[in-house]
Amino acid sequence: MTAIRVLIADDEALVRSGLRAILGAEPDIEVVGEAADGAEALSACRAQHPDVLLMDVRMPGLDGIAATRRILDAVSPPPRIVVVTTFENDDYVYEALRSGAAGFLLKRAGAEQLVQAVRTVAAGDSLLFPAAVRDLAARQRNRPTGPAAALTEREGEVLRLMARGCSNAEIAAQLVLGAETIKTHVGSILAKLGARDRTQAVIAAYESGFVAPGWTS
Amino acid sequence: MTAIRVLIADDEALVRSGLRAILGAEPDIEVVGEAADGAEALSACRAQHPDVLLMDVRMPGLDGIAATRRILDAVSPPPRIVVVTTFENDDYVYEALRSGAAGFLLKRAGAEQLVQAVRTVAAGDSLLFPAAVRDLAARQRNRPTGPAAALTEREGEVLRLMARGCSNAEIAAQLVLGAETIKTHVGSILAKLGARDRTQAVIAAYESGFVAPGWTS
DNA sequence: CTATCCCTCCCCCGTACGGGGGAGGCGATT
DNA sequence: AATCGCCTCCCCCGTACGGGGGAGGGATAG
Repeated sequence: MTAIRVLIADDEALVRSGLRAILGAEPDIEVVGEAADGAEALSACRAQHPDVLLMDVRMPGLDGIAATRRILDAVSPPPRIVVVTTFENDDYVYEALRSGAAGFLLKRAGAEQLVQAVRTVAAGDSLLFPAAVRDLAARQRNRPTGPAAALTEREGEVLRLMARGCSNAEIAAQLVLGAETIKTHVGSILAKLGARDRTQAVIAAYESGFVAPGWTS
Repeated sequence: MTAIRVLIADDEALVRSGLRAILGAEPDIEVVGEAADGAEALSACRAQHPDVLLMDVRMPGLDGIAATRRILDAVSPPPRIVVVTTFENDDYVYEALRSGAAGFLLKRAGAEQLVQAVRTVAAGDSLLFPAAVRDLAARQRNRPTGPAAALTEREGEVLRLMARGCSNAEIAAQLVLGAETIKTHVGSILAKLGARDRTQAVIAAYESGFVAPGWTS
Protein backbone atom coordinates (compact mmCIF):
# COMPACT_ATOMS: atom_id res chain seq x y z
CA MET A 1 0.00 0.00 0.00
CA THR A 2 1.31 3.40 -1.04
CA ALA A 3 1.63 6.30 1.36
CA ILE A 4 -1.24 8.65 2.11
CA ARG A 5 -0.58 11.88 0.23
CA VAL A 6 -1.42 14.90 2.37
CA LEU A 7 -1.65 18.58 1.49
CA ILE A 8 -1.50 21.19 4.26
CA ALA A 9 -3.32 24.51 3.96
CA ASP A 10 -2.81 27.10 6.70
CA ASP A 11 -1.88 30.75 6.59
CA GLU A 12 0.67 30.40 9.38
CA ALA A 13 3.93 28.89 8.21
CA LEU A 14 4.74 27.73 11.71
CA VAL A 15 1.56 25.71 11.89
CA ARG A 16 2.26 24.18 8.52
CA SER A 17 5.72 23.18 9.66
CA GLY A 18 4.35 21.68 12.83
CA LEU A 19 1.78 19.62 11.00
CA ARG A 20 4.35 18.56 8.47
CA ALA A 21 6.70 17.44 11.23
CA ILE A 22 4.02 15.39 12.91
CA LEU A 23 2.73 13.77 9.75
CA GLY A 24 6.15 13.36 8.15
CA ALA A 25 7.23 11.15 11.00
CA GLU A 26 4.64 8.58 10.05
CA PRO A 27 5.90 6.06 7.52
CA ASP A 28 2.52 5.70 5.81
CA ILE A 29 1.94 9.44 5.38
CA GLU A 30 3.60 11.75 2.90
CA VAL A 31 3.16 15.52 2.90
CA VAL A 32 3.10 16.51 -0.75
CA GLY A 33 2.67 20.23 -0.42
CA GLU A 34 1.60 23.29 1.50
CA ALA A 35 -0.69 26.23 0.80
CA ALA A 36 -1.10 29.56 2.56
CA ASP A 37 -4.67 30.31 1.50
CA GLY A 38 -7.68 28.84 -0.19
CA ALA A 39 -6.65 29.79 -3.70
CA GLU A 40 -3.26 28.18 -3.28
CA ALA A 41 -4.91 25.12 -1.86
CA LEU A 42 -7.11 24.89 -4.92
CA SER A 43 -4.27 25.07 -7.40
CA ALA A 44 -2.11 22.78 -5.30
CA CYS A 45 -4.93 20.25 -5.30
CA ARG A 46 -5.16 20.46 -9.06
CA ALA A 47 -1.43 19.89 -9.35
CA GLN A 48 -0.83 17.32 -6.63
CA HIS A 49 -4.13 15.49 -6.25
CA PRO A 50 -3.53 14.70 -2.60
CA ASP A 51 -5.57 12.03 -0.85
CA VAL A 52 -6.17 14.23 2.16
CA LEU A 53 -6.30 17.99 2.49
CA LEU A 54 -5.76 19.46 5.94
CA MET A 55 -7.26 22.92 5.85
CA ASP A 56 -7.50 25.76 8.30
CA VAL A 57 -10.84 27.57 8.35
CA ARG A 58 -9.45 31.03 8.89
CA MET A 59 -7.33 32.03 5.98
CA PRO A 60 -6.93 35.26 4.02
CA GLY A 61 -8.78 35.45 0.73
CA LEU A 62 -10.64 32.24 0.15
CA ASP A 63 -11.43 30.92 3.59
CA GLY A 64 -11.52 27.26 4.44
CA ILE A 65 -15.24 26.83 3.95
CA ALA A 66 -15.42 28.45 0.55
CA ALA A 67 -12.23 26.73 -0.52
CA THR A 68 -13.68 23.38 0.50
CA ARG A 69 -16.70 23.96 -1.66
CA ARG A 70 -14.68 25.12 -4.64
CA ILE A 71 -12.11 22.36 -4.43
CA LEU A 72 -14.73 19.65 -4.20
CA ASP A 73 -16.41 21.16 -7.21
CA ALA A 74 -13.31 21.74 -9.28
CA VAL A 75 -10.87 18.96 -8.48
CA SER A 76 -11.41 15.43 -9.69
CA PRO A 77 -10.96 13.12 -7.97
CA PRO A 78 -11.66 15.33 -4.96
CA PRO A 79 -9.39 15.02 -1.94
CA ARG A 80 -10.81 14.11 1.43
CA ILE A 81 -10.85 17.38 3.31
CA VAL A 82 -10.27 17.73 7.03
CA VAL A 83 -11.10 21.18 8.32
CA VAL A 84 -8.83 22.34 11.09
CA THR A 85 -9.65 25.10 13.51
CA THR A 86 -8.48 26.59 16.76
CA PHE A 87 -10.58 26.76 19.86
CA GLU A 88 -12.93 29.55 20.71
CA ASN A 89 -13.65 31.25 17.51
CA ASP A 90 -15.42 28.92 15.19
CA ASP A 91 -19.00 28.70 14.19
CA TYR A 92 -18.04 27.01 10.97
CA VAL A 93 -18.15 23.40 12.05
CA TYR A 94 -21.40 22.45 10.43
CA GLU A 95 -20.92 24.71 7.48
CA ALA A 96 -17.65 22.95 6.85
CA LEU A 97 -19.28 19.55 6.98
CA ARG A 98 -22.14 20.70 4.83
CA SER A 99 -19.65 22.01 2.33
CA GLY A 100 -18.47 18.47 1.97
CA ALA A 101 -15.59 18.28 4.40
CA ALA A 102 -14.94 14.74 5.54
CA GLY A 103 -13.87 15.72 9.00
CA PHE A 104 -13.35 18.39 11.54
CA LEU A 105 -10.39 18.66 13.86
CA LEU A 106 -9.58 21.04 16.69
CA LYS A 107 -6.07 22.40 16.72
CA ARG A 108 -5.67 21.50 20.33
CA ALA A 109 -6.05 17.88 19.37
CA GLY A 110 -2.97 15.81 19.99
CA ALA A 111 -0.54 14.61 17.37
CA GLU A 112 -1.95 11.14 17.71
CA GLN A 113 -5.44 12.33 16.95
CA LEU A 114 -4.12 14.15 13.94
CA VAL A 115 -2.49 11.16 12.31
CA GLN A 116 -5.46 9.06 13.29
CA ALA A 117 -7.74 11.56 11.62
CA VAL A 118 -5.69 11.52 8.44
CA ARG A 119 -5.75 7.75 8.32
CA THR A 120 -9.45 7.63 9.04
CA VAL A 121 -10.54 9.98 6.29
CA ALA A 122 -8.05 8.45 3.87
CA ALA A 123 -9.80 5.15 4.49
CA GLY A 124 -13.05 6.73 3.44
CA ASP A 125 -14.62 7.35 6.81
CA SER A 126 -15.67 10.68 8.19
CA LEU A 127 -14.92 11.91 11.64
CA LEU A 128 -15.60 14.50 14.23
CA PHE A 129 -13.16 15.41 16.96
CA PRO A 130 -13.55 15.92 19.87
CA ALA A 131 -16.41 16.49 22.26
CA ALA A 132 -16.18 20.26 22.03
CA VAL A 133 -18.08 20.04 18.77
CA ARG A 134 -21.41 20.14 20.50
CA ASP A 135 -20.53 23.23 22.47
CA LEU A 136 -19.34 24.88 19.31
CA ALA A 137 -22.63 23.99 17.70
CA ALA A 138 -24.47 25.71 20.50
CA ARG A 139 -22.42 28.83 19.98
CA GLN A 140 -23.01 28.54 16.26
CA ARG A 141 -25.92 30.91 16.19
CA ASN A 142 -23.88 34.05 16.93
CA ARG A 143 -22.62 34.63 13.46
CA PRO A 144 -22.92 38.21 12.25
CA THR A 145 -20.69 37.25 9.31
CA GLY A 146 -21.73 38.47 5.89
CA PRO A 147 -22.49 41.51 3.77
CA ALA A 148 -24.97 42.37 6.49
CA ALA A 149 -21.92 43.45 8.45
CA ALA A 150 -22.27 46.90 6.92
CA LEU A 151 -25.62 47.33 8.61
CA THR A 152 -25.90 49.45 11.70
CA GLU A 153 -27.22 47.96 14.88
CA ARG A 154 -30.65 49.46 14.35
CA GLU A 155 -30.76 48.34 10.77
CA GLY A 156 -29.84 44.88 11.90
CA GLU A 157 -32.78 44.80 14.28
CA VAL A 158 -35.09 45.99 11.56
CA LEU A 159 -33.80 43.43 9.09
CA ARG A 160 -34.24 40.68 11.64
CA LEU A 161 -37.86 41.71 12.11
CA MET A 162 -38.36 41.95 8.38
CA ALA A 163 -37.03 38.41 8.17
CA ARG A 164 -39.73 37.40 10.62
CA GLY A 165 -42.40 38.68 8.30
CA CYS A 166 -43.18 41.91 10.10
CA SER A 167 -44.65 44.85 8.20
CA ASN A 168 -43.21 48.31 8.67
CA ALA A 169 -46.01 49.20 11.05
CA GLU A 170 -45.39 46.06 13.12
CA ILE A 171 -41.69 46.77 13.26
CA ALA A 172 -42.43 50.31 14.37
CA ALA A 173 -44.65 49.01 17.15
CA GLN A 174 -42.11 46.39 18.14
CA LEU A 175 -39.28 48.89 18.40
CA VAL A 176 -41.48 51.70 19.73
CA LEU A 177 -40.65 54.00 16.85
CA GLY A 178 -42.49 56.00 14.23
CA ALA A 179 -43.53 54.22 11.07
CA GLU A 180 -41.61 56.81 9.06
CA THR A 181 -38.44 55.94 10.87
CA ILE A 182 -38.79 52.33 9.88
CA LYS A 183 -39.22 53.33 6.29
CA THR A 184 -35.93 55.18 6.47
CA HIS A 185 -34.16 52.18 7.96
CA VAL A 186 -35.69 49.83 5.45
CA GLY A 187 -34.53 52.13 2.70
CA SER A 188 -30.97 52.07 4.03
CA ILE A 189 -31.07 48.30 4.34
CA LEU A 190 -32.29 47.89 0.77
CA ALA A 191 -29.54 50.20 -0.46
CA LYS A 192 -26.80 48.45 1.52
CA LEU A 193 -27.90 44.98 0.55
CA GLY A 194 -28.53 45.92 -3.05
CA ALA A 195 -32.10 44.74 -2.68
CA ARG A 196 -35.05 46.12 -4.61
CA ASP A 197 -37.70 45.33 -2.05
CA ARG A 198 -38.05 43.89 1.41
CA THR A 199 -38.44 40.39 0.03
CA GLN A 200 -35.05 40.53 -1.64
CA ALA A 201 -33.63 41.91 1.57
CA VAL A 202 -34.98 38.97 3.53
CA ILE A 203 -33.58 36.59 0.94
CA ALA A 204 -30.19 38.25 1.29
CA ALA A 205 -30.50 37.88 5.05
CA TYR A 206 -31.03 34.14 4.69
CA GLU A 207 -28.42 33.61 2.03
CA SER A 208 -25.76 35.51 3.93
CA GLY A 209 -26.48 33.64 7.11
CA PHE A 210 -27.62 36.82 8.84
CA VAL A 211 -30.66 34.80 9.74
CA ALA A 212 -30.94 31.05 9.45
CA PRO A 213 -33.83 28.67 8.98
CA GLY A 214 -34.97 27.05 12.19
CA TRP A 215 -34.11 23.59 10.91
CA THR A 216 -30.41 24.42 10.90
CA SER A 217 -30.24 24.64 14.66
CA MET B 1 -12.25 1.41 35.53
CA THR B 2 -15.90 0.46 35.65
CA ALA B 3 -17.80 -0.79 32.63
CA ILE B 4 -19.44 1.56 30.14
CA ARG B 5 -23.17 1.52 30.85
CA VAL B 6 -25.16 1.45 27.60
CA LEU B 7 -28.88 1.88 26.96
CA ILE B 8 -30.38 0.67 23.69
CA ALA B 9 -33.38 2.37 22.14
CA ASP B 10 -34.90 0.85 19.02
CA ASP B 11 -38.44 -0.06 18.11
CA GLU B 12 -37.45 -3.45 16.73
CA ALA B 13 -36.79 -6.02 19.41
CA LEU B 14 -34.60 -8.03 17.09
CA VAL B 15 -32.31 -5.10 16.54
CA ARG B 16 -32.12 -4.46 20.26
CA SER B 17 -31.16 -8.07 20.84
CA GLY B 18 -28.52 -7.92 18.16
CA LEU B 19 -26.96 -4.80 19.58
CA ARG B 20 -27.11 -6.25 23.07
CA ALA B 21 -25.37 -9.38 21.88
CA ILE B 22 -22.60 -7.46 20.23
CA LEU B 23 -22.04 -5.07 23.09
CA GLY B 24 -22.57 -7.66 25.83
CA ALA B 25 -19.63 -9.64 24.52
CA GLU B 26 -17.30 -6.80 25.35
CA PRO B 27 -15.93 -6.98 28.89
CA ASP B 28 -15.81 -3.21 29.30
CA ILE B 29 -19.39 -2.62 28.14
CA GLU B 30 -22.57 -3.32 30.03
CA VAL B 31 -26.05 -3.02 28.53
CA VAL B 32 -28.21 -1.66 31.31
CA GLY B 33 -31.53 -1.47 29.53
CA GLU B 34 -33.62 -1.26 26.41
CA ALA B 35 -36.35 1.04 25.18
CA ALA B 36 -38.80 0.70 22.31
CA ASP B 37 -39.49 4.37 21.72
CA GLY B 38 -38.35 7.83 22.65
CA ALA B 39 -40.56 8.13 25.70
CA GLU B 40 -39.29 4.85 27.11
CA ALA B 41 -35.76 5.96 26.40
CA LEU B 42 -36.37 9.13 28.35
CA SER B 43 -37.71 7.37 31.44
CA ALA B 44 -35.06 4.67 31.19
CA CYS B 45 -32.39 7.35 31.12
CA ARG B 46 -33.86 8.92 34.21
CA ALA B 47 -33.83 5.55 35.97
CA GLN B 48 -30.57 4.09 34.75
CA HIS B 49 -28.38 7.07 33.95
CA PRO B 50 -26.44 5.23 31.25
CA ASP B 51 -23.14 6.54 29.98
CA VAL B 52 -24.11 5.96 26.38
CA LEU B 53 -27.49 5.86 24.69
CA LEU B 54 -27.73 4.07 21.36
CA MET B 55 -30.83 5.41 19.68
CA ASP B 56 -32.61 4.68 16.42
CA VAL B 57 -33.92 7.72 14.60
CA ARG B 58 -37.10 6.15 13.36
CA MET B 59 -39.26 5.19 16.26
CA PRO B 60 -42.99 5.45 16.95
CA GLY B 61 -44.09 8.38 19.07
CA LEU B 62 -41.07 10.39 20.07
CA ASP B 63 -38.58 9.91 17.28
CA GLY B 64 -34.88 9.78 17.85
CA ILE B 65 -34.21 13.43 17.13
CA ALA B 66 -36.88 14.80 19.41
CA ALA B 67 -36.00 12.26 22.07
CA THR B 68 -32.36 13.29 21.90
CA ARG B 69 -33.29 16.89 22.52
CA ARG B 70 -35.64 16.08 25.37
CA ILE B 71 -33.29 13.67 27.08
CA LEU B 72 -30.37 16.08 26.94
CA ASP B 73 -32.63 18.71 28.41
CA ALA B 74 -34.21 16.57 31.07
CA VAL B 75 -31.63 14.08 32.26
CA SER B 76 -28.70 15.08 34.38
CA PRO B 77 -26.01 14.11 33.88
CA PRO B 78 -26.94 13.62 30.24
CA PRO B 79 -25.89 10.41 28.52
CA ARG B 80 -23.73 10.55 25.43
CA ILE B 81 -26.13 9.80 22.60
CA VAL B 82 -25.26 7.90 19.45
CA VAL B 83 -27.93 8.13 16.81
CA VAL B 84 -28.32 4.98 14.77
CA THR B 85 -30.00 4.82 11.40
CA THR B 86 -30.42 2.53 8.45
CA PHE B 87 -29.35 3.35 4.97
CA GLU B 88 -31.34 5.27 2.45
CA ASN B 89 -33.89 7.19 4.32
CA ASP B 90 -32.23 9.72 6.47
CA ASP B 91 -31.98 13.44 6.24
CA TYR B 92 -31.64 13.53 9.96
CA VAL B 93 -27.90 13.30 10.28
CA TYR B 94 -27.21 16.94 10.91
CA GLU B 95 -30.39 17.49 12.81
CA ALA B 96 -29.34 14.71 15.11
CA LEU B 97 -25.93 16.20 15.70
CA ARG B 98 -27.37 19.65 16.14
CA SER B 99 -29.77 18.27 18.67
CA GLY B 100 -26.75 17.37 20.71
CA ALA B 101 -26.06 13.79 19.69
CA ALA B 102 -22.45 12.85 20.20
CA GLY B 103 -22.30 10.60 17.21
CA PHE B 104 -23.99 9.12 14.23
CA LEU B 105 -23.78 5.52 13.15
CA LEU B 106 -25.13 3.68 10.13
CA LYS B 107 -26.76 0.36 10.84
CA ARG B 108 -24.72 -1.29 8.17
CA ALA B 109 -21.64 -0.49 10.18
CA GLY B 110 -19.82 -3.54 11.45
CA ALA B 111 -19.87 -4.82 15.01
CA GLU B 112 -16.37 -3.53 15.47
CA GLN B 113 -17.35 -0.03 14.48
CA LEU B 114 -20.23 -0.22 16.91
CA VAL B 115 -18.18 -1.07 19.96
CA GLN B 116 -15.54 1.39 18.84
CA ALA B 117 -18.21 4.06 18.59
CA VAL B 118 -19.49 3.32 22.07
CA ARG B 119 -16.00 3.49 23.52
CA THR B 120 -15.23 6.68 21.63
CA VAL B 121 -18.25 8.62 22.79
CA ALA B 122 -17.90 7.25 26.31
CA ALA B 123 -14.43 8.73 26.35
CA GLY B 124 -15.92 12.12 25.54
CA ASP B 125 -15.17 12.31 21.85
CA SER B 126 -17.69 12.68 19.09
CA LEU B 127 -17.72 10.68 15.94
CA LEU B 128 -19.18 10.30 12.53
CA PHE B 129 -19.41 6.98 10.72
CA PRO B 130 -18.83 6.27 7.91
CA ALA B 131 -18.15 8.11 4.66
CA ALA B 132 -21.76 7.90 3.55
CA VAL B 133 -22.44 10.90 5.71
CA ARG B 134 -21.47 13.32 3.00
CA ASP B 135 -23.70 11.68 0.46
CA LEU B 136 -26.54 11.78 2.91
CA ALA B 137 -25.88 15.44 3.41
CA ALA B 138 -25.98 15.98 -0.33
CA ARG B 139 -29.29 14.18 -0.58
CA GLN B 140 -30.53 16.30 2.27
CA ARG B 141 -31.76 19.01 -0.07
CA ASN B 142 -34.42 16.90 -1.73
CA ARG B 143 -36.99 17.21 0.95
CA PRO B 144 -40.28 18.57 -0.29
CA THR B 145 -41.49 17.85 3.22
CA GLY B 146 -43.49 20.60 4.81
CA PRO B 147 -46.56 22.76 4.43
CA ALA B 148 -45.30 23.53 0.94
CA ALA B 149 -46.38 20.01 0.03
CA ALA B 150 -49.91 21.31 -0.55
CA LEU B 151 -48.70 23.56 -3.32
CA THR B 152 -49.42 22.85 -6.95
CA GLU B 153 -46.54 22.31 -9.33
CA ARG B 154 -47.15 25.70 -10.86
CA GLU B 155 -47.41 27.31 -7.46
CA GLY B 156 -44.17 25.67 -6.51
CA GLU B 157 -42.44 27.24 -9.49
CA VAL B 158 -43.88 30.61 -8.63
CA LEU B 159 -42.84 30.32 -4.99
CA ARG B 160 -39.35 29.33 -6.01
CA LEU B 161 -39.11 32.44 -8.18
CA MET B 162 -40.55 34.57 -5.40
CA ALA B 163 -37.83 33.14 -3.19
CA ARG B 164 -35.32 34.37 -5.72
CA GLY B 165 -36.58 37.89 -5.35
CA CYS B 166 -38.60 38.10 -8.55
CA SER B 167 -41.50 40.51 -8.85
CA ASN B 168 -44.80 39.35 -10.24
CA ALA B 169 -43.97 40.86 -13.60
CA GLU B 170 -40.60 39.10 -13.67
CA ILE B 171 -42.19 35.81 -12.76
CA ALA B 172 -44.74 36.30 -15.52
CA ALA B 173 -41.97 36.93 -18.02
CA GLN B 174 -39.96 34.00 -16.73
CA LEU B 175 -42.85 31.58 -17.04
CA VAL B 176 -44.28 33.20 -20.17
CA LEU B 177 -47.59 33.95 -18.52
CA GLY B 178 -49.82 36.93 -17.97
CA ALA B 179 -49.13 39.09 -14.95
CA GLU B 180 -52.67 38.51 -13.75
CA THR B 181 -52.07 34.79 -13.69
CA ILE B 182 -49.13 35.22 -11.40
CA LYS B 183 -51.23 37.29 -9.07
CA THR B 184 -53.68 34.43 -8.85
CA HIS B 185 -50.94 31.92 -8.10
CA VAL B 186 -49.36 34.19 -5.55
CA GLY B 187 -52.74 34.56 -3.90
CA SER B 188 -53.15 30.80 -3.67
CA ILE B 189 -49.65 30.43 -2.27
CA LEU B 190 -50.26 33.04 0.38
CA ALA B 191 -53.50 31.34 1.35
CA LYS B 192 -51.98 27.87 1.52
CA LEU B 193 -48.94 28.98 3.46
CA GLY B 194 -50.90 31.22 5.76
CA ALA B 195 -48.76 34.14 4.69
CA ARG B 196 -49.88 37.74 4.55
CA ASP B 197 -47.52 38.92 1.86
CA ARG B 198 -44.88 37.55 -0.46
CA THR B 199 -42.17 38.19 2.09
CA GLN B 200 -43.82 35.94 4.63
CA ALA B 201 -44.28 33.35 1.90
CA VAL B 202 -40.57 33.41 1.12
CA ILE B 203 -39.77 33.10 4.80
CA ALA B 204 -42.06 30.08 5.01
CA ALA B 205 -40.28 28.64 1.99
CA TYR B 206 -36.94 28.94 3.76
CA GLU B 207 -38.16 27.75 7.12
CA SER B 208 -39.89 24.72 5.69
CA GLY B 209 -36.86 23.77 3.67
CA PHE B 210 -38.76 24.29 0.42
CA VAL B 211 -35.79 26.40 -0.54
CA ALA B 212 -32.48 26.46 1.28
CA PRO B 213 -29.72 29.02 1.67
CA GLY B 214 -26.79 28.40 -0.62
CA TRP B 215 -24.46 27.92 2.31
CA THR B 216 -26.23 24.74 3.34
CA SER B 217 -24.94 22.86 0.33
C1' DC C 1 -15.30 73.62 16.35
C1' DT C 2 -16.65 71.24 12.54
C1' DA C 3 -17.55 67.22 10.02
C1' DT C 4 -19.53 62.89 9.89
C1' DC C 5 -22.46 59.29 11.00
C1' DC C 6 -26.49 57.41 13.05
C1' DC C 7 -31.15 57.75 14.60
C1' DT C 8 -35.32 59.90 14.47
C1' DC C 9 -39.33 61.90 12.04
C1' DC C 10 -41.81 64.45 8.27
C1' DC C 11 -43.54 65.55 3.34
C1' DC C 12 -45.18 63.95 -1.55
C1' DC C 13 -45.84 60.62 -5.07
C1' DG C 14 -46.18 56.53 -8.03
C1' DT C 15 -46.80 51.80 -8.18
C1' DA C 16 -46.46 47.08 -7.26
C1' DC C 17 -48.90 44.38 -4.33
C1' DG C 18 -52.74 41.84 -2.30
C1' DG C 19 -58.04 41.14 -1.56
C1' DG C 20 -62.28 40.08 -3.77
C1' DG C 21 -64.79 39.06 -7.18
C1' DG C 22 -65.72 36.37 -11.97
C1' DA C 23 -64.87 33.35 -16.10
C1' DG C 24 -63.35 30.05 -19.61
C1' DG C 25 -60.57 25.80 -20.96
C1' DC C 26 -58.77 21.40 -19.77
C1' DG C 27 -57.86 16.98 -17.80
C1' DA C 28 -58.91 13.52 -14.33
C1' DT C 29 -62.03 11.46 -11.45
C1' DT C 30 -66.64 9.84 -10.40
C1' DA D 1 -72.45 13.51 -18.14
C1' DA D 2 -71.14 15.87 -14.33
C1' DT D 3 -67.85 17.34 -11.06
C1' DC D 4 -63.74 18.86 -9.40
C1' DG D 5 -59.08 20.87 -9.34
C1' DC D 6 -55.75 23.34 -11.83
C1' DC D 7 -54.31 26.86 -14.97
C1' DT D 8 -55.15 30.86 -17.32
C1' DC D 9 -56.74 35.68 -17.64
C1' DC D 10 -59.72 39.75 -16.54
C1' DC D 11 -61.99 43.61 -13.61
C1' DC D 12 -61.87 47.07 -9.48
C1' DC D 13 -59.99 48.92 -5.34
C1' DG D 14 -57.33 50.13 -1.20
C1' DT D 15 -52.99 50.35 0.77
C1' DA D 16 -48.56 49.20 2.24
C1' DC D 17 -44.44 49.83 0.12
C1' DG D 18 -40.41 52.14 -1.83
C1' DG D 19 -38.12 56.47 -4.07
C1' DG D 20 -36.81 61.11 -3.33
C1' DG D 21 -36.44 64.75 -0.96
C1' DG D 22 -35.52 67.47 3.83
C1' DA D 23 -34.44 68.26 8.87
C1' DG D 24 -33.14 68.16 13.70
C1' DG D 25 -30.47 65.98 17.67
C1' DG D 26 -26.71 63.30 19.58
C1' DA D 27 -22.39 61.03 19.61
C1' DT D 28 -17.75 60.51 17.92
C1' DA D 29 -13.82 61.72 15.48
C1' DG D 30 -10.88 64.93 13.23
